[in-house]
Amino acid sequence: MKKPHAEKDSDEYRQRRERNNLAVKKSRMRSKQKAMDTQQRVNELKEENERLEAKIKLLSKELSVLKDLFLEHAHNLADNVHPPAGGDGPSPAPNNTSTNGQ
Amino acid sequence: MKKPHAEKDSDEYRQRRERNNLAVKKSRMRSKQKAMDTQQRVNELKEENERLEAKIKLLSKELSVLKDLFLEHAHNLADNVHPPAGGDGPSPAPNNTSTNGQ
DNA sequence: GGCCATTGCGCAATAC
DNA sequence: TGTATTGCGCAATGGC
Repeated sequence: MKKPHAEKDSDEYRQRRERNNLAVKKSRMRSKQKAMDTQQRVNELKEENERLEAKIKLLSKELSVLKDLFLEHAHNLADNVHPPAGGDGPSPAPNNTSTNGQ
Repeated sequence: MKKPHAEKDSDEYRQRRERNNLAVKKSRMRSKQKAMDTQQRVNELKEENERLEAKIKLLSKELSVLKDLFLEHAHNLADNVHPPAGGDGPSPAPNNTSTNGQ
């Protein structure tokens, strides 16, 4: 069995309704705000992501350049090639150790 | 001037209300679903981000190791140190070019 | 027991 | 003219 709480036209009823209406508005505003924040977060993360991807690309490139230099040098040593300081001829290295790309 | 559309108790009115109620439900379900998707997207992006950060850390480390090797070698050349193949003495390089940490 | 918060639901206005 | 979206109020329920 229920207690109708209060008559529909009672002062107390109206006050309760009024307060609840406010609470509802407040709650829904928060909810909406949260949704927007989440969307915003997605955008931020996407940007951050692109930034990181770019950095990785850059680092990978640098790394592959250095590795190639190393390989070339190693081959020179193996072939006992010692270009004197100042030498500039592009060493005809017949190497072909595939450029690591991972 | 407005056309009251239909009497509150007309059949047509009820049908319109009914259909609108359905539309409302549908719309709100979509909206809720979208919110959940967005939240999910945030989680995915966060994971992706961590993955990328880790990769950057790794690449950076590799890069700094290679760079250090290069610098050491460059100094050996400058000091005219040519450890013959098989030589093992750790060259007493007085170098100190700070390890690039960008 | 009381109070605010959250949620499902229907109504009406209005955007599309 | 019909559906979609949105603000709003009501009532039930959750949670402290």
